[in-house]
Amino acid sequence: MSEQIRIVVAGVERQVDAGTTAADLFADDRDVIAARIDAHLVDLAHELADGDQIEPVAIGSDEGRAILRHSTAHVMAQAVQELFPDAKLGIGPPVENGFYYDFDVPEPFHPDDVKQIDRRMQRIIKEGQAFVRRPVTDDAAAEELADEPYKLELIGLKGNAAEAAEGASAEVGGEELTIYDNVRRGGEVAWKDLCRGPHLPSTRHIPAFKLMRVAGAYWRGDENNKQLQRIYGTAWESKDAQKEYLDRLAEAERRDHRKLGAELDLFSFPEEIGSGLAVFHPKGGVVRKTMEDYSRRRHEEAGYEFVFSPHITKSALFETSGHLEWYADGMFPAMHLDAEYNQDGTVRKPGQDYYLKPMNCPMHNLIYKARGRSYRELPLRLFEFGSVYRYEKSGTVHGLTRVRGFTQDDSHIYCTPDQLQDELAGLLDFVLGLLRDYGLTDFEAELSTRPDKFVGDIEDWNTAEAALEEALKRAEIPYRIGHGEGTFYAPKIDVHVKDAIGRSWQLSTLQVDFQLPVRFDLEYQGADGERHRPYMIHRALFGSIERFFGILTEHYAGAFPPWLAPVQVIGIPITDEHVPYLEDVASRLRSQGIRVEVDAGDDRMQKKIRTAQKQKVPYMLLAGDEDRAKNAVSFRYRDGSQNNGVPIDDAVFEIVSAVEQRIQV
RNA sequence: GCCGGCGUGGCGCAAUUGGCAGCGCACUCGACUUGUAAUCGAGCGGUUAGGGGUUCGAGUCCCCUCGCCGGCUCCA
Repeated sequence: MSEQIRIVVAGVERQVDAGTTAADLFADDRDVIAARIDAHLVDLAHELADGDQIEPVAIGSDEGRAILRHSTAHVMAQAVQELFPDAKLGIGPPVENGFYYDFDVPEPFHPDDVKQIDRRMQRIIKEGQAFVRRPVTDDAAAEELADEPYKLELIGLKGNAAEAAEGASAEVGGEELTIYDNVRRGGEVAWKDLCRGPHLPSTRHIPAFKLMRVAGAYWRGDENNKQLQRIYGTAWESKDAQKEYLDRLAEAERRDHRKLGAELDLFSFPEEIGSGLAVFHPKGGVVRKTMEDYSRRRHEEAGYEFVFSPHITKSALFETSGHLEWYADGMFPAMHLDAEYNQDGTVRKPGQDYYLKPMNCPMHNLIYKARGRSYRELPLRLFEFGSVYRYEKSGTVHGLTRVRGFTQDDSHIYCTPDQLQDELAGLLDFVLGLLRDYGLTDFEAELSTRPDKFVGDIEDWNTAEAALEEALKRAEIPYRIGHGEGTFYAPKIDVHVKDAIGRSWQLSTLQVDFQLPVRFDLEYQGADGERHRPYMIHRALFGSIERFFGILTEHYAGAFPPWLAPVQVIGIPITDEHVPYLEDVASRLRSQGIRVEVDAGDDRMQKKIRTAQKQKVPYMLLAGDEDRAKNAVSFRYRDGSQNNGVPIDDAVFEIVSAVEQRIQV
């Protein structure tokens, strides 16, 4: 009789033969591809020990998917090295929705190479190669991997995997070094890689994968290092799950604001103007103006005072603020004006440097400083739609979400230390309320606290961080704390918003700044007659109007709620004869402030409906003889549903109230 | 900024090994007058992103610039 061990399987105590593997336990469930023993994930081939607590890991679970994706990355790397023997391995971790592997290759991959790699992967998967774990000593690993310089570097960094590179823990993160051999049916080792594991039992267990794209990526994420070639892929527990993911990507593409911007004639980026500089067309202009008007109204109600400042300033202002010291790289270069030179080239008059402003706060500080301030005036809330210019690196501009010229809904609030707490809480409340009015309702906040390298008084930091956290508690939204993630001069709250298809966007920011009030020597006179330094809160709600516009466009997939829609109502006559009737309806709507058009063109009615549908107009009002006889119109909504023979009064009421209440239809 | 892929009427695309730049939509004009997603006909529109080169001949091959796309790095 063989020796027995006691183990707990999924909470049930069992007695099994020594030498039993996890695979033996879960043999009848093909979904199980690994096991968890205590907190550790192990291969199914792992031999169990007395006292182990074992849980199965299903391929469709988060952990299972990560294992699947990591194993698929190995298969890809094997395919690459078979096809490109000179390729050296970087790292190949699982990531959200997929995996990647980095390679150092003499020639970068061409998209066509990817197809070839894909085919080779199919072959490896069909072969059913087993992933076999093999512990090695550092020295043995170094010898085996002598041809893999990047792996050697990682071995040298073992134990500091986190510092080695994001993703590197997948290679060397374990307590001991291990190599995984890919073993063919006949026992021949087809390929091997330094890896912590665990892995699928065999390549056969990869149900669905797809290589997505190739890209350059710096070794260990440092732009001073060599750039490797990264191939991204995705892998899923089933063909259906993969299809669902690919459909999701297609849906995101369909909503892409850059595409919708052209289709709906909202905005464009004329080459003649320059990269990252947008123009808003009339349709986009209406949407933007409506967004801004509503924001202005709400700011007025909330006690903000409106200010205006120029787009350009002498350099001294940004020397005072410190921006030239810290962020000169991100600013458009100086315009050197008014210099005069003698014939021999020597300077007669030195001139001045002017800069486009990358931020509004210095200007607002000058407004604050324009005269002495009393504590009675505080909190002083200055608001401006301020246009700023930042020289974003050429590779980073992206549609409306990352541009070089944009307008911030920027506000700076000056308050006494006593007022800080209430001001922050009220502010957060205001911000979230306004975002909800634009149709965004799913929030998560992040509180970023003092970094290692900071300026100012530690007491101030503590006060501000506590006040920010208290504001979050009062707002009752979920938040997490980013320890040490604040900027060097201020702790902050960032509000992240989830859009209609679940993507998270960082929008609003609240910062408590102790640095600028000092740099600008801001003061107010207190009730005690003494001079005091105010706190300063930076706050942007949309962040950038352009970016917010892009996000809203994607959130609504271009089908803006009626209050924001560029054209809210379009009249479609059954025949030409009904145009005057619809014009009358239209002027009634127009008198109520509704943006309405009548399509009097010589297209057929069906064509006009198609056109309006593609333009995502919320309300189509059709009218023919039947409607006219009843003093009515017929609705067609964006979803294709209809409501026929509605009396004009009722129709006007329906539309006007939807706009007033800012509801989506 | 870095790596790779691209750039053909307003938009979406086609053009064999280098050999007459085409199609659909949009737009204009005309005919038609129809009850819920494309009526028919005619017409206008391109120095193939810009510049240079190779060639008898370049949308196609080479170089530079600009721009776009996907990543990386960055994002006060």
